[in-house]
Amino acid sequence: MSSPVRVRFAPSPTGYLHLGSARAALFNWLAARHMGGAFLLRIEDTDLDRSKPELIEVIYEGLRWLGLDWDEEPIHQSDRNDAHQAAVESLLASGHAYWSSPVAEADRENFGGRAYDPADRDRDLGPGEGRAVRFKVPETGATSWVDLIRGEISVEHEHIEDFVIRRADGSPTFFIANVTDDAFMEITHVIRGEDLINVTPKYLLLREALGIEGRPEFAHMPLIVNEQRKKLSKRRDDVSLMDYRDRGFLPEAMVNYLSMLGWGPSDGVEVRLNPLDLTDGFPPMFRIEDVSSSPAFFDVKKLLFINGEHLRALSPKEFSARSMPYIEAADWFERYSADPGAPARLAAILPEVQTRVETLSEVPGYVDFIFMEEPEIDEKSWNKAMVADAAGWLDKVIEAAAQWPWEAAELHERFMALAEELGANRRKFQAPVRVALTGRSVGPPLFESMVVMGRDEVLRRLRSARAELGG
RNA sequence: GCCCCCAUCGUCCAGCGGCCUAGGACGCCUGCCUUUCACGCAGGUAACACGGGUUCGAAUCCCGUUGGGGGUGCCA
Repeated sequence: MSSPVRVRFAPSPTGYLHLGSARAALFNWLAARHMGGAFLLRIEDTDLDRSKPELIEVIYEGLRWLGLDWDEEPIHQSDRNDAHQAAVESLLASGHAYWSSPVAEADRENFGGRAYDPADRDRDLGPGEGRAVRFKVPETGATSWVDLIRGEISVEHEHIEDFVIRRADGSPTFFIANVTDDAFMEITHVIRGEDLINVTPKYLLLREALGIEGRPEFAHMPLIVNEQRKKLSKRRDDVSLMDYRDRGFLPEAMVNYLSMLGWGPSDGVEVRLNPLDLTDGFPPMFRIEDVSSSPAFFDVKKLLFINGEHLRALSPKEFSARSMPYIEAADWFERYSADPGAPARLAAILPEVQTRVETLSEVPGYVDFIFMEEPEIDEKSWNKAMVADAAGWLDKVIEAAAQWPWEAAELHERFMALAEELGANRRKFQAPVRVALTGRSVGPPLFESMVVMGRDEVLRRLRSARAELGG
């Protein structure tokens, strides 16, 4: 018989949710849901300075944004101090740990470069100024385990130092807290980053010394790396999950993409509108054993593609709703909100921008000309569009447009007929009008834009541009 | 230095001894569509790091080399 599957995500509150942590959370969640187990949270807030409630809230916010729901009440490691201390005491009592005096930097060479004196093992020092408790690592033998992702991994004990389990200030270290809490939470699968592979032997040694029955399964996920193939770093890379939200990425696209770093759906269908769906999403096929063992490059280009796919799949209403926060952040939003007709105009043009953006933050830039008093003229576009014939063309368009029925298909037809009549190239003919109205050479379809702006405004801008050309 | 991990197109994922003249996706390039830009559609480009084994047969197994990464804290 096997015990019910229980996995955990154990972040420490650092003030933001790291992309790598987010992926660790996601893979734990997927594994739990795939196996029908529980996905638990443990906040590793032993570092007192960082255990502020608002910093912990940041973690919950990130998980909620992604849609990763957790089971049971999260455990706060800071509440578990008594248990950690008891574990240290028990190791001390059983002879598995000992008090160790610090070795000054200058003296380390006398102890094989170590920051401690192995002879302390037999000194039976007891508590004292500056003394920490270290675990007595066996001198011979090796510890090994069969990693779900990597197969057998083995480390000789002679290569493991006597690590600290209780600092001189009395606080327990990560090692002892981690082992004690995993046992307490009855964790069956430890799924974490590859950077923690080398602490696993210590974990196992501690667990055994504490007399905890059995051991969990381990799965060490490959790291997410940058272009230089290095672990994502706070300094050089965009590692804050929520920054991606601010940059206009959808959470479902984020989840979709993150799932494919180190893993791929067995049916080959990469774009999943509901990646977390228990029946249509990734959970049914997510086997932790299938996760790749080599590092994966975080490729924003592919993320953009995935995000674009998700954006285009949204209903117009949904796309509009999701765009609003970005519209509200635009510097012309004041003008927008002062205009009662603005929402309707935005709604009319939004479907045209939906196929043109890859992130929501690009939306305002596509529709700004409609809501600004004057379009922001891009000089390059202007120079390219305002060819020799431009002034004459604009005169004709201004004259004709005053009579045209104000509907996109009609405008299209009349406009092209006019181009034909003047013997102008279709592409070149629309350019001056586009630049006059929008300020740029690229943007939403011209005629739809004209309808949204209204005839008066269109004529006003055309005349203004025409005047600018002089002659 | 020492320990551990990794190694298929530029990138992500397939491949788990014969189905591989290596497949899909992103990117890039070309064409079609077209009022711009996109979307869409149709093509193209591009990889088993190297050397030894094992085997009738290896991208797939083993060993080594090289290269990359992670860890070496009284951080987690």
